[in-house]
Amino acid sequence: MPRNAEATRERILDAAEHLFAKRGFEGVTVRQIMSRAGADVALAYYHFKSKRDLFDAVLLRRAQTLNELRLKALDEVEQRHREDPPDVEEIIDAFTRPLLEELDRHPEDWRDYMALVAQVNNSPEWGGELMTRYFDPLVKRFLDALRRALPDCREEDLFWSYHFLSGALTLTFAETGRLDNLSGGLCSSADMAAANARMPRFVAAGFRALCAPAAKT
Amino acid sequence: MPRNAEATRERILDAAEHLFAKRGFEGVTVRQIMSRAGADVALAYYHFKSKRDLFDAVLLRRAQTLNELRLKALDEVEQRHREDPPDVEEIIDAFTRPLLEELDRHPEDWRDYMALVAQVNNSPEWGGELMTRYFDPLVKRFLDALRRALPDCREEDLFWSYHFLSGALTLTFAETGRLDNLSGGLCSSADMAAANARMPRFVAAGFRALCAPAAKT
DNA sequence: AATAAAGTTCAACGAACGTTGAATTACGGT
DNA sequence: ACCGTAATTCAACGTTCGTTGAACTTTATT
Repeated sequence: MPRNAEATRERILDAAEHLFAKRGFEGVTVRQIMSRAGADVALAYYHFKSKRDLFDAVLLRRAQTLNELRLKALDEVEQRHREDPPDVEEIIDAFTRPLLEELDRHPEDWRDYMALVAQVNNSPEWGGELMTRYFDPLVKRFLDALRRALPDCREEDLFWSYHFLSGALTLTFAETGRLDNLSGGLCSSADMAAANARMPRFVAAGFRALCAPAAKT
Repeated sequence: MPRNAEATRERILDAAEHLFAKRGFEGVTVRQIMSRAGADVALAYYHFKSKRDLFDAVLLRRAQTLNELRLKALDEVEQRHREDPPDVEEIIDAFTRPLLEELDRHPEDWRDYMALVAQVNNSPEWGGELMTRYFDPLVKRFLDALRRALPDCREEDLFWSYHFLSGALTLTFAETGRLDNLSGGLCSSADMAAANARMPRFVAAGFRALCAPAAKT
């Protein structure tokens, strides 16, 4: 029944995204994915060549959308500051807010994907290669902007600051519930509005402390 | 040959630690672990009851050592400030330095374990439960100290600040090589001395910006 | 030297794994 | 109405998975 084709592909990607996010690449079987997608096992290999290629397709599908959102936010910040150097916190905000707001407004669409990114970013095996492939061009644009906002910054400090930002951001995506346990229910790992309200200020302060140590302001 | 017993247990734990850290719980087979340990497959089930129990044993083995190191560092900070409130950066330093210094000095002993913690912390499935089990008592001691250093801090801000710290720290443990790619070789994910020199200042600035917004100093 | 227990080896179980080739169904172009 | 092709189903392949029971070997105790 070639009726659906594209719809089937999407259903497979949705199911794979959900399961990969929860249990990782090796923790999920193709049969589980196709059972959740309501399709025959062989269809996974017809639409995607292999389990690994399906995994890559899941990662790729939403990456571009996210990068476009963040690039647009950065452009707006840079337009607002045509001549004067933009504020560090505004740049960080453009990096994190599109993700956290999208996640806050459409959790059912984005929660699984974000959690998957969190796992990939912290995987010794795949973190280096996959994050580089899908997000590095965008990250380099943000680093350029941050260099202008922090002109006296040493390069190593800038990269390490971004590294800390990346860790804080992706752990937020994981939504493990640990914050709920630790705070006795006062805070929730899934509360993206709360994260959004705090992350830029926290991270921007870190950048300033590390990247503008002696000179300036 | 019951000659070894305890030595065999350790060899199994070492092999499991290495493989779990690289490929996660489901990405590793018991046969691979025992092959690396140079022992029969059945021995895994004799010394540990199941694959899952072996995984827990790997996590547990080094957790207490780490927690003792960090608790000692915190005690020293608190002894140094008997009456006056201790500095935020000193407390953060006591939280991160023991780990990063141990990793810097004995990488072969700790690298795999730390990378495993990074993966667990970012696992939606296990992160909440396992990190709570192995590290929460220690974390609560540090939060108490931070409360004294930041008396006007709102509780939610304190918990979220710790969350950001946790993400930054564990991504550092993952050593994915992404920082190497991003910086064109200028920085290395494995350079724990570099991370150690920057993390406390970055994180302490974040805590201060988020937890002491209007009042004080 | 005999015995019990601890440690280790061997062989195998059923189940589930990723993947594939061939058959079957439904649709678009003519 | 027909046909080529895209989409889907079916059944199965060889392999490997986690796990186990029974046999064998070494050590500690007497």
